[in-house]
Amino acid sequence: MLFSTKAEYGVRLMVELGRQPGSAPVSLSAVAEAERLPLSYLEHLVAKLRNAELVTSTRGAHGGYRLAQPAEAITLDQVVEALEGQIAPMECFHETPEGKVLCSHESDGDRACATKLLWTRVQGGVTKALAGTTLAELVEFSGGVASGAEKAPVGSVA
Amino acid sequence: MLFSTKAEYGVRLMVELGRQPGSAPVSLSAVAEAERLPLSYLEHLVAKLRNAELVTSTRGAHGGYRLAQPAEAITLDQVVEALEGQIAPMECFHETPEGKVLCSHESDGDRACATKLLWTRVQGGVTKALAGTTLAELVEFSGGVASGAEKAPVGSVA
DNA sequence: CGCATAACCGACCTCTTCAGTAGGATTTGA
DNA sequence: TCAAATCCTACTGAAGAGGTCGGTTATGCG
Repeated sequence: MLFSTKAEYGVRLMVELGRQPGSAPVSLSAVAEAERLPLSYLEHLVAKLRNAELVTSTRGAHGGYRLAQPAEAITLDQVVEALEGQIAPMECFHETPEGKVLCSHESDGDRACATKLLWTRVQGGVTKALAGTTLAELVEFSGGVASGAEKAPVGSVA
Repeated sequence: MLFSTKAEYGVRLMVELGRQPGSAPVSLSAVAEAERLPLSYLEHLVAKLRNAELVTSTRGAHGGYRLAQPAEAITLDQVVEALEGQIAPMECFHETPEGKVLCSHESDGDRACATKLLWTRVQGGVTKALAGTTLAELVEFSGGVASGAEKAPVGSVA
């Protein structure tokens, strides 16, 4: 498996926030119920998203979470990276701020690191897929923004 | 990390086999020494490659491993899949023999699985990168086939 | 005020996988 | 017959996945 459920759950959480029509914050428990995910686990995930400044929170009663930016401006590489950590195909594979690729084995032998070419291509493929997808697309794909006027948003208590 | 060292080591092993000029089998200990990898761990990995019919083995003294096909005919998706198991971005993500994508959550709610679009794209990116790379390319990248007449192939005992 | 509702935080727990080791059995060429 | 090799199974220590639990702080509302 390339990614763990951290990415899965976290992305679903973001989509759920993106589905909200108004600007009212959504409580985590509402998201947990809508997506049938464990609340206390979501707390850990949303903390990562908050640290990455992808969501903002308001505490207290009627508090909750909101997207920090419009869904159109959020690309999924930001989201997945916040949840899973730096996305590299392999342990030895690091990217410097300038975009240069480093490989720990680089100087460990007489010739070039045989796998570098491969992992560079894989890295490119994944990054392109993630960076080329916006949260808005996923919201749309999952049924679009909730109209906000039908029965009630996700959080309607049973 | 997308892949573990199983893929890393296994690919290097394959490259090492691909670097051999003749058709003589290469012993694992020679590969282990050349790549500075633990022999007993390589044994596990090469077993997977053998099961996938990517390498053939000859037992006994002066035995070893050979590529089952020319390096040009081996694509890296075969190799990585043999080592890491089926390549899917997410646990819930399965591909049927006919190439149809299944998602375990598909019927778990009222609307389409929000993340399916994303993981499909990621899957595509990775598969394309892996299937579009041949072992021969990596061999070439890593310095090409050992001339077979210079000092001695990888296995020269110190 | 006081309470319910929320975000926040850290410790803990169980299970699986990773990465590697160990020990042996079997096959084969010299 | 010996050494070199593949082959096979079992084990282990460390780390991460996927949660759970208990408690603290902040806040709107009656």
